[in-house]
Amino acid sequence: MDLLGDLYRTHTCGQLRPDHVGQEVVLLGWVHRVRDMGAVIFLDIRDRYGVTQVVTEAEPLLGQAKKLKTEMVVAVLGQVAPRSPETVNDKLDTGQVEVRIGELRVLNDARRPPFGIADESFVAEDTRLRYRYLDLRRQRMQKNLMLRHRLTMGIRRYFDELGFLEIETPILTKSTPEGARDYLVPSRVHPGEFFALPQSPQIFKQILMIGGLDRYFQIVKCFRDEDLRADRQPEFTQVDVEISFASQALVFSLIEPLIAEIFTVGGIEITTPFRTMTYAEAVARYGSDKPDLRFGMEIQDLGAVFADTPFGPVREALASGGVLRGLVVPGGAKISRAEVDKIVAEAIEMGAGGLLWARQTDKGLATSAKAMGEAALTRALEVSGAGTDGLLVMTAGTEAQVSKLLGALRLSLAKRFNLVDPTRFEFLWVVDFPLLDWAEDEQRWVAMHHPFTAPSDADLPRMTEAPGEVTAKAYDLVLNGSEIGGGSIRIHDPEVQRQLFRLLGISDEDAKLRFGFFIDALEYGTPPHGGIALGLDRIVALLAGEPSIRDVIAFPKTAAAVDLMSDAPSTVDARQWKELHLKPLA
RNA sequence: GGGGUCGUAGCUCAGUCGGUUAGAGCGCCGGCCUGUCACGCCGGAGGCCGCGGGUUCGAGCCCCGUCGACCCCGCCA
Repeated sequence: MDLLGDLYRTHTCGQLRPDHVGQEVVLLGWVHRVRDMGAVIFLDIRDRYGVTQVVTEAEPLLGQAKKLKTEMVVAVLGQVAPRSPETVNDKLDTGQVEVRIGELRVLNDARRPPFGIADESFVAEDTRLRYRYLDLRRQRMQKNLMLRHRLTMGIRRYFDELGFLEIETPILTKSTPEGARDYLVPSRVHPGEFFALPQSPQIFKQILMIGGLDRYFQIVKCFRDEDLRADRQPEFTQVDVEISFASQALVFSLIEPLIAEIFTVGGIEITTPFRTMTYAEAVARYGSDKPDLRFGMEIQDLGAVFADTPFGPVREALASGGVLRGLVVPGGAKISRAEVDKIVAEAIEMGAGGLLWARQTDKGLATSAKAMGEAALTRALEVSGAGTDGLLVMTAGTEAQVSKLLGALRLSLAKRFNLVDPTRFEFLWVVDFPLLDWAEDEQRWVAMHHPFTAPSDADLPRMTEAPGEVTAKAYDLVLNGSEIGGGSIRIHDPEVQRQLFRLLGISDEDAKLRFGFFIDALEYGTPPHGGIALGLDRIVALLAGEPSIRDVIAFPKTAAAVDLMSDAPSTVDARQWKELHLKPLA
């Protein structure tokens, strides 16, 4: 092994061009590939900037080069030479030149990697995560992390130019039992007391507004101890924003150009302003509060068509205040009967009582529900736009059940029949969320967004007598069926805040204990304010074309919330337990 | 907590109806090769078939349990 000494690279492995021909250069990097031809040997040297071919045919360099293995770390000193036209490699940025080795230093040996770095073929994710340091060398992860960097730089530049301040908020903070489960950190100094890691810097950013900081943003880690998904990690990054004297329209007008800029950096041109849809409309038409607008298949209410249907299950559902709704699978008139049965089976698996269907065939109307009457079904096919081409599927039940089911079915059918155009980026503001949601298990109201969200001005007077009907000044930013941001105009009137806590079943006394400092702060001249938080990981993943945010996070956790590389979480020794005044239950 | 998919060589996978010696490609090791660039050619090594139990004359294959990865539901103010 050789010493690096004072050697520094003169160029990166992605830098050399015909202009450099004749120069003496130093490249430092990893052995990417070795092509040993006997009396001549080619090495590809790699760093994060690219790959450069180096070559030698003279002893003793030839002998030294033959001992190199992939992923060893080397220094190559040599002269840049042109390649003859027939040996130019168009696939490499540096492919018009090569370096003729003058001196070769081996800076470090490398064990054989468990998977190839040079070949980008599929490797199981657990293997990638266990050897993340090797996975990070691969082009896919390097590309994703470089994109992520460019986006965060763009975000900081954007906010800076508009006078926003990036201000850090505490990671060790106070547990506020509303919302997601907290990650807790026991206090050594205060036996039996705990810090919580922030689910978001919500209260702090509002206090920054009270503190007169006016325009705040932060690219910040948030922590939620809930189960994971492809787009959910226990620690994730938000672009957190708060603005004083803000209306919803103002927030939108500041965020839309930001999103446009982010996407430009990501290589996608988008148009603003974005569409807007109320929560109620989104749920009715798409069965979701984050509809994917890259395809149609809207949910349609067909209750009127079957108002006096003799078919029992539907008649009963309608009579008891329920609905009959359906959607049309385009081209579904031509799919096989077996395929139709699969759709029905899938709907039932999703929890539908049943799925009715109808379509026109060469032999006339075909349906799973003859009892609903040929005339009515034919009309339903017309009204729904199924015509002779589509397959109409329908289900009855309570509005909530039916929306949810058809929303899920819509997504799965679109996927199954390849109706989603992956090149489209369909943004949508979902607005007018309900302020509150009835938690059946707890038998109380819970905040749909969070307990600091302002009710709409019009509904404010009805907050106590009809809490379930009050809409909030809350909004989500949706892209292609994914929630990439959410925010609200906040309550700035301490009396309204107290009123809301009461509605949530939090007594004045309790509120004082949990949020007392915050309510106090509200009393001292709080400017009206509002903001938003964007899911950075999700945005990067969408732009990178990655199905999971794990692929845009350097060190993510598995679905079981474990870090396979470091093996966290882990046990700690008895002394640590004791210092923290903790004892195992078992 | 529930449902689903997967687990075979270092990696990615195949393995028929349960049948006797478990395969391929890549990688790895050895040899040859003066213009390769996914170099090529010749040869070779490499297996707790995730783990535990069961059924069977016989299990990679069937059954039960368990562990792990992934996807979904619940959960995620």
